[in-house]
Amino acid sequence: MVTQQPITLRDVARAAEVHPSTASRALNVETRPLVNDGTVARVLAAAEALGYEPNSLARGLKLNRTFQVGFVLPDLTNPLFPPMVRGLEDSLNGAKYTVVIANTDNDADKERSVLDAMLRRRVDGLVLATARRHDPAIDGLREAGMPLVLVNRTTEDGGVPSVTGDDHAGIGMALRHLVELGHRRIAYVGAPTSVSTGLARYQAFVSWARSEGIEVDADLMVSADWFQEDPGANAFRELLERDVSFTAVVAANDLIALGCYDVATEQGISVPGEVSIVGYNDMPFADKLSPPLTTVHVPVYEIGRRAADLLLETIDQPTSMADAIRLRPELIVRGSTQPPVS
Amino acid sequence: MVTQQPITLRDVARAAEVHPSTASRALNVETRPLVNDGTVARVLAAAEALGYEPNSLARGLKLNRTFQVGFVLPDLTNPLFPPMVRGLEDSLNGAKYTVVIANTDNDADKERSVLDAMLRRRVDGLVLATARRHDPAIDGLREAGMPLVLVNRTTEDGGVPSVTGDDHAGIGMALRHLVELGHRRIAYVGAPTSVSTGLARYQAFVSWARSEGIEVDADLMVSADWFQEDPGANAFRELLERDVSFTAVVAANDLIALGCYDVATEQGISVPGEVSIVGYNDMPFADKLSPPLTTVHVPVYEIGRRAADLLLETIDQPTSMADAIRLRPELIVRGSTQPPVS
DNA sequence: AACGGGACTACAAACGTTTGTACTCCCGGG
DNA sequence: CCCGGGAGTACAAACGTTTGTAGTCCCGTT
Repeated sequence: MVTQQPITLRDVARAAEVHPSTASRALNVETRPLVNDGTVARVLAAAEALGYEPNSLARGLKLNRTFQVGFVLPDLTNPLFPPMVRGLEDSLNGAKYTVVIANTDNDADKERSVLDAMLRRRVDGLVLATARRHDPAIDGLREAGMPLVLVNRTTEDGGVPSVTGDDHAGIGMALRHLVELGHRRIAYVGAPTSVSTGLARYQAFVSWARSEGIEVDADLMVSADWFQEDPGANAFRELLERDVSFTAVVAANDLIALGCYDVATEQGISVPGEVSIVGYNDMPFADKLSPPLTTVHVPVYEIGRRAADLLLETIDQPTSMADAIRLRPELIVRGSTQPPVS
Repeated sequence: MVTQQPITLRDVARAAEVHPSTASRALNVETRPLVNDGTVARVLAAAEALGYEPNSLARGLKLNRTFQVGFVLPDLTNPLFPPMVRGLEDSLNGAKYTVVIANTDNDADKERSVLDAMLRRRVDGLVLATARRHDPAIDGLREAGMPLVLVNRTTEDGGVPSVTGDDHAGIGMALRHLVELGHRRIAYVGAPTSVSTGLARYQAFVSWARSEGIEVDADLMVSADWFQEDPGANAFRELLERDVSFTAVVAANDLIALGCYDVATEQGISVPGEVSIVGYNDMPFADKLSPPLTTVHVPVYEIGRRAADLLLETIDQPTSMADAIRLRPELIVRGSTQPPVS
C-alpha cells in the first residue's frame, strides 16, 4: 500500500538482465515460445518480485486499443440494470477491460450523442440495451466495424450477437401457472411491439394461449405505451373500461404490473382476491410489494456475464458468428396469484 | 457515423501547414498564448474540419494519467447507488474522465483486492462509499498520494474531502415530524456506529430528542447489525421483546424500516395504526411499499455530481483543502406515519 | 572444413502526444 | 552597424509498450 512509483518493462528487463523486447515476449503468453525457458523463468520471477504491472496506456497506444467497452442503456436507475452491470464488470475486469456506462433516457437525440461520444472515445466494443427492432444506429455501428453485443432486446436485421432472456419460455411459464391454478379468462397487458421484447412477449402470449386451449380474445389484450408504471396503469384502466370479464392478467413486465396494482387499489379491486397478476423480470423489491408479486425471474447478472464474454470474443475475432444466446427464466410464485374464486 | 480512421495531430498540423508541436500548443488552451493568433485560427479550423479528437491514450501516456477514476461501493445493486453513479458520470464524462465501478460486497478482503486493482490500474482518483470511521485502507491511499473523495460516509481521521447528506438535519426532520404528529414515546432502530452514518444518526436522534423535550430512554433504542432488512427485523424484534411502550419508530435507513414492516405484519401490529415508522434515504420504491414509507430523502444524484467536481479539483491541485460538503435532505411524508391513537 | 539453419536475443522503430530547447526573424537601441 | 532580445515556430526527445528485422551462437550435415 506504500507509494510505489511505477515499475516499467525496462525495470524488469534490467533485473532479469535481458533486453526489454525479450522481457515483453517472455511476459506475453502468445510470444512466450520464442524465448528460452530459462530466460522466461528469470523474467517472470523478476516481474513478480518487482510487482510489475504493464502500463495499459502504452500497451493500448501500441495496439490501438483502449481496453474500454461501452454499455449503453436507457437508465441505470431502472433496477433491471445494476445486476447486469455487475455481470459485465465481473467478466470484463478480469480481461483488463473497463466498462463505461451511458444512459440514453430513451431519448433518440441523447442516444445519438452518447454513441457518438463512445466512438470518439474509441471504445473497443459496445454492449447495447437500447435496440429497437429496426435500428439504423445499430446498422451504422456495424458498418463502422464496431464490435457489438445486444442485451435484453434484439434487432431483427440480424447478424448482431445478442444475449437475452427466453421470453417465449418465460411467458409460457406465467401463463401455464395461471392455467394450472384454474384461470381461463386471462388478460394480457402488453408493451410496445416496436421493441423485440414487447413483440416476443405478445406473440408468446398468443401462441401459448392457443396451445393451452385458452380463448384468445382481442378484448382481453391491451398495450401500455412503455415498460413503466403509469403507462401500465393507463392500459389496465382501458382494459377495465371495456367491461369484459377476466380473472387474471399477465403483464409484460413488473413495472406494468405495478401500474395494475395501483389501478386495482384505486378501484377497490382485490389482488389476488378478484384478479391474479403475474409480472415479468423479478425486479428487486418485487417481493416487497403488497401483495408480493408473482413474476418471471430473468437471470440478469448472467446476461451481463455472457454478453461480456461474447463481446470479448467478437473483439478478438471479428469474423465470429453472431450467436443469439437465450437464457432460461424461472417462475417465481408469490402472493399475487391464486385460484379464481368465480 | 461512417468509418473514419482516426485523425491524428499530424493530420491537422499538415492541414494547417504547421509543425505538430505548434498544433498541439494551439489546441491546448493553456499553451495557446505562445502561438500567433492567426496560426491558432488556422489550426482550430483544420481540427474542426477534420473532426480531430485527441487520442487520450497517447495523451495519458505522456501526461502519466489514465483519465479513469474508480468508484468503490458496497454493492451497485443497492438502489441508493445508481443515481449516485449517474451523478458521477454526468460530471466526469464532461471532463473526459471515465468511471470504473468496483463492488466490495462489504467484504474486507474484497475491498482490499479491488483497491489494489484500482491502484494497479493507475486510476487518477478514487471515490469511496465504503469508509469506516477509522479506516486504515484510506490512510494508506492518502499516503500513496491518491486523490480521494468520500461519499455518503466519512472517516474521522480527517483531511479527506467528502460529500454526504446532512444526517443531523435529516434525523431532526424525521423526529420533529413525529413530534408534531403528537408522538412522545419514540423508539430508534439504529445501525452500527462503526460507520459515520450510523454514529451521526444515533447522535442526532439523541440530541434532537433532548431539544424537542422528548424523553431519551435507552430501552427505546436498539441497533441493527447492518443497514439491511433482516438485521432491521431482528433489532425490531428485540425492541418488542423488551415490552416497553412506544407509538413511533425512527429507523436508521429504509431497509431497516422494511425489516420493521416485516416484523410488524408477522406479529399483527398495524402500521401506522399502532406504530408509525419513518425511514431514511427515500430509496426507489419506498412509495410502493404498503404502507408507502414516510422517509427522509437524500439528494443522491447531487452527491454524485458534487463528489465528481471535488475529485477533479483534488486531482488538479492536490493542495486543495479537504472540504466536507453536507447536502440538505428533505422529509417525504407518506403513509407510514399518523398521529398516535392512544 | 565450410555452411545452412535453428534457436535465441538485441536493436530500433513506431503508436500519438507533450514539452524543453534551439532556431529564425525582426525590431529598437547603443 | 552591430547586438540583445522578444515573438513565433520547428526540432527532437520522451512516455512504455510491441514487433519486424538483424545479429549471434552453435549444432549437424555435407
